[in-house]
Formats: sequence, C-alpha cells, structure tokens
Amino acid sequence: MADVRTPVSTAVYDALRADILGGRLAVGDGIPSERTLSERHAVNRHAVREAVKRLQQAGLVQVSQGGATRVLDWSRTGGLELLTDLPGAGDIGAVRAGYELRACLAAEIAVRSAQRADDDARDHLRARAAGLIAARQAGDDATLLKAYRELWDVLVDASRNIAYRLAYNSLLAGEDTLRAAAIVFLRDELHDAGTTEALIGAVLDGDQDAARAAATMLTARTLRALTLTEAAAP
Amino acid sequence: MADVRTPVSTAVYDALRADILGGRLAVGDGIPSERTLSERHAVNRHAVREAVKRLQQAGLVQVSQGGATRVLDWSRTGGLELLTDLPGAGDIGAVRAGYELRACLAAEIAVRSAQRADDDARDHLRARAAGLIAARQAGDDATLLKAYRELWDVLVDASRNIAYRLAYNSLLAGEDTLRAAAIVFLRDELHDAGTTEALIGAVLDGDQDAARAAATMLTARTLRALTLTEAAAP
DNA sequence: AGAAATTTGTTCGTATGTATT
DNA sequence: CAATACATACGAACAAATTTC
Repeated sequence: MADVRTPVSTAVYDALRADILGGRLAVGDGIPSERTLSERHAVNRHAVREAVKRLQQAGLVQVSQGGATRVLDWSRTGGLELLTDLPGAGDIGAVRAGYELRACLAAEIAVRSAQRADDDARDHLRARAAGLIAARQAGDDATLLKAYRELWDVLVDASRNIAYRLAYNSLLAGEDTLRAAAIVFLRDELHDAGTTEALIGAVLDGDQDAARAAATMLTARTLRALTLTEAAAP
Repeated sequence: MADVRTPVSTAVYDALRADILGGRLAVGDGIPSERTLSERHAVNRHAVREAVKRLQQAGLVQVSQGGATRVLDWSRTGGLELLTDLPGAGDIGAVRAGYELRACLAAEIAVRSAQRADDDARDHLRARAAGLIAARQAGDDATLLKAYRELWDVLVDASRNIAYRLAYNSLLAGEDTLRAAAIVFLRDELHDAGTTEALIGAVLDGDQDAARAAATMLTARTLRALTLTEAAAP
C-alpha cells in the first residue's frame, strides 16, 4: 500500500492553518519565525516559505519583511474556500451553515436556469434527468447521490452565472470527507423524485416561480433533517 | 518615490494566473518547467516553486512529481475567491454575476438575522443604523457606501452562519478596484433610506418575512441598474 | 523491459534589505 | 547609531518520480 506522501511544505501549511483556525495562534500574534519553524518541523527554510506564502494567500496571515508574520482574523479576511478546512468542518454547526448557503444558492440557480437555459443546456439537463431515473432503479444511495449531484452540476452551468459556479465549487470542495454524513442529511431530498421532476420540468418550461418553489422544497427537507439533528445533539 | 515592491514569486504567480484565467494556457496543457520559468522570469527556481504552490492551492494547476504541471479547468476546480481575480472581473457580466450572488445572500442573511440576532447583535445593529443616518447627513456617496457596508457587516455577523460570512468576504475581496463602479450601480439602493430602515426594523423585531422582503427590494434596485447597463452596452 | 533524460521535491549554503530594539 | 532578528533572494546539488526512447 503506497502511502500518499504529502510534500513537507504542505505538512507545515496544514499544521499552521490548523493552529490558526483552531485558535491556538491568536489573532495579532506573531507566528514563529521561518528559522524556528524549519527547526521545529525538521525541514528546510524554503519549505517553510512555501507554506507561509500559502497562508498569506488564504488570508490567514500578514507577512512583513523585517517584522513578525502576524495572524489575521480569518473570519474577516478568509474566503469561502476555508469552509471545508475549518477544524470543526464536520461539526453539525458548520455543516448546517454550508447547507443553508447551498439552499439559498439552489433556489437562485433554479430561477436563473429557468430564465437562461439555452437549447444546449436543456439537452444536458434532459440527459441528466434520464440518468437520475436510471440511478433510482439501482437502489443504492451512493449512485443516487452521484446522479443527483450531476443534475445540479448541469443546473449550475445553465444558470450562466460564474459566481454561482465558483461558490458551488467551494461548497463541494473536500466533500469527500463528509460524503457519509451528507447522504444521511440528504436522504429525504434524494428520494423526493416528484419534486425533483417538478424542478426539471419547471426549468425546461422556463417557469421561474415553479423552479424556485421546487428547489426550495427540496433543500428545505435537508435543512429540516439538519435542524432536527442539531436540536437532538447540541 | 518608494515603489511598492511586489515579491518576485508574486509576480510569477500573477503572470501565470493571468495566463490560465485568460485562456492563454489551455486546460490540460502542461505549464513550462520550473527551470524554464525561472529563466524566463529571471528569478530563482524557489520563487517559481512558491508561485506554483499558490497556483495549486487556488485550484488552477495539478502538479505531479516527475511529470508536467498541468492546467486544470478553473471553472470546475476554482473557488469563489477567483471571482475578483478573473481577467474580466470589471466586465459587466462578471459584476452582475457577483451582485446576483450578493442578492441571494443578502435575502438569506436578513432572514437569519431576524431569526437569530441576540441582544449583542441588536446593539451593534442599532449603532450601525445610527451611523448610517449620520452618513446620510454628510451627503457624499463614499461615506454613505462605507456606512452601508458596515451595516451589512453587522447583519452578516448577526445571521450566525460562518458560510455566509466567508462567502461575503470573498465577494468583497478586491472590491477596491471596483469601488467607483460599485457606487454607480448601488446608487438607488444606497439612497433608499425607507427600505433600509424597514430592513433594520424587521430584523430588530424578528420579522423574518419583512426582513426578506426589504433585503430583496434593496438588492433588486441594484440588479435592475446592472441589467439596464448590460442591455445598453453588450 | 530497461535505461536515459526530464521534472518536481528537498536540502545545504550564502548574501542582502528592512524593521525592531 | 548600532545590534539583532526577520524576510527576501540566489545558487548548487542530490533525491525521487515520471516520461521518453
């Protein structure tokens, strides 16, 4: 079994990011110097530099030549890509936050798809609709989830909004680690074949109101499951 | 005149990112080797490595030891933080995309704020409301825009959703370059004092429906201005 | 299948500009 | 002003993985 060897700079980056996002390095604090970090992690200074550059890009630190590299307030300077990197990304609170964002995105994606889908997008949508029906025959949730995600992928494209696409990408990044949990919460949504068909039909008909209603209905099921879980285990 | 010296690795990063986002490096292509790039930009290979690591983190390339570093399809692998980095970020289409996302976020932020704002958040909100009224007295749009942004900043916190906060951060990143344009499109929204007051009141009252309606009304003004501009100059 | 060439990964060392004290 | 600490940058070399012949 070939172990996936992570580059040393990535190891340093992950460690520092976890320290910052986890609050072990307080905002305004200076992180250890490059030399100190290179000794502590037993790596060369160049590797540390690569890691710090990435921290800088992620909006987690501010480096200044001559002075200490300071920790920024990531809740102010961080971008959406941090969502799946949060130390408590698997916690119910963060998961709910992500699904609430998805819900609000989904409704708007449905509306814009109904408004803007061209012939090409409609063809893609019909193909995915057929794939979804086939997946329902298979019976297992993993196959169904895959087909359902592909359906939304086509809808995102059909909405013709690059911001929706990029936000959608950010939400799905690193979802592999949460796939098991996702299937649990998405279960009702996945098996609501009627509303899904209604959504597809509304988009194909160009009925924006119906598309929004169907998308809202679908995501509401998942949000409800999350709220119940959150209330049960706080 | 002290020129703002950008680190060499950042210069390489910017150049490569522009080539990828601009389509001059096609998806699936291999980018030049580290040695080639270091010669071409007349910098050390370590600087190139830092730049490539950042490209990798941004989801723009996939590097593999021994093989070529390949360009990924950023519309699939990129996150929301790319929105303000796009070569056509100032183009009307990308601006509209960003404001459509903001509109859908704003409505949900308003609803969740009305639902979840605690006493502390309400105090902050009242303070910002007063600041907004003071800014209206000043008369100039720049001051008003600043106060308006601070209002929404408080609302984002009040909504108690980390995903909303991070997405909001991503949308505002690099807005400095677009501030002049932003004031133009936001003008109607900024000067709609009545609806803004209604939004604040609804949140303080915990009236989710009224909060959503007010937020939708506000953002609709800006979307309308954008649509008119887009139709006029395609 | 195997060897050579290419490319990224990593480490050593060295020098310089800048901010803090 | 001087000393110190820090980030910035360059150069050379070897290791490890992939591609190519």
